[in-house]
Amino acid sequence: MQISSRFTIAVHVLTCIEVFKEDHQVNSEFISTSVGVNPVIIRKIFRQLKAAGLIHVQRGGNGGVSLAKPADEITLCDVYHAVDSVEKEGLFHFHENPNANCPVGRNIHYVMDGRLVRVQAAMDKELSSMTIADVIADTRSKIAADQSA
Amino acid sequence: MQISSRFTIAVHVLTCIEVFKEDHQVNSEFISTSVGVNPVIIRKIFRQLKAAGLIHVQRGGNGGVSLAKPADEITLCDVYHAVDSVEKEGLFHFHENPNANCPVGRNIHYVMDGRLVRVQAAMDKELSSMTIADVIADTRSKIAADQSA
DNA sequence: TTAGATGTAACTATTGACATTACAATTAGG
DNA sequence: CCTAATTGTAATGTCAATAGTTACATCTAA
Repeated sequence: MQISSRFTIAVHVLTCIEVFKEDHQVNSEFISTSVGVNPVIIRKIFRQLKAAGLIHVQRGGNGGVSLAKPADEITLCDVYHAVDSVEKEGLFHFHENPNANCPVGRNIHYVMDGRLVRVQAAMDKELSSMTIADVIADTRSKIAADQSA
Repeated sequence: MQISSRFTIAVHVLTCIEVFKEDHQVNSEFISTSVGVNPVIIRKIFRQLKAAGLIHVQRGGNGGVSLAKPADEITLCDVYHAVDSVEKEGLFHFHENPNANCPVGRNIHYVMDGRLVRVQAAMDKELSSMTIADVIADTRSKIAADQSA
């Protein structure tokens, strides 16, 4: 089971917003071309990033999208939680009907839950150490390196 | 997107093997009752745990299943990798068609891949710090505590 | 030989991701 | 006040993965 590509798409989206904001209007149509998916998918991700307070979205002529906070204050953890419903469900899917009449079945949840939370916390910690600003910086370096070559 | 319940089921299976091995034969029928799923699902997990070298499985009368190594040498990371195809695919699903004509689309893989590997490594490290022996010990403590109450 | 166990194929149902079309709602600018 | 452009979202379809179930082949200890 894999984590949905919505996460990498969302990072791609935020990177595009910042990198291209000087040059021209950034909207779902333009971004969908860069990402290679349907504009409706991009707009759905807009909705999720907006709900998480990461971007501003404006309708209408000359509308489009912009970051709601500085790129170095948006961590990959923020992005991950914005587009994936980790809050409600958790990263791990527990089997739902362990047998309460079995000593192991009765206690497996109690024994495992804390450990699963710790694993998820380790993942969140690593994701929190990376920001959109880092991704943008690396992208710009790579672009510059390719041009000089 | 969540990690398949095969993982928590597999931990449950390994715990049952060790906890009940003294008392009676441990087979897919018995374990399926404790876990609350179909015996065929348990046998599929047997196959994966066996392929990873974590258990021995024996057919026929008085057959059943046993650990292939000491419980304190089986980490939750081993179990996770045994039942989920993280090796081939990776934890994260990357969007597949970023636009090579866009400076961001052309470089997003290069910029993100290393970071995604680091996140997965953080998760593996945490999973590696926990063994089946730990889970069994906690289960036994909990059983004893409940009995004395 | 036989009873009991795993191995596995086949089929189904359900869920989620993702693509696509279509249209409603909104907004800047003429 | 229009109009064109843009987001918001509902509806529908396709595809893949999980998981449940039945059925039967295969193996093995006693």
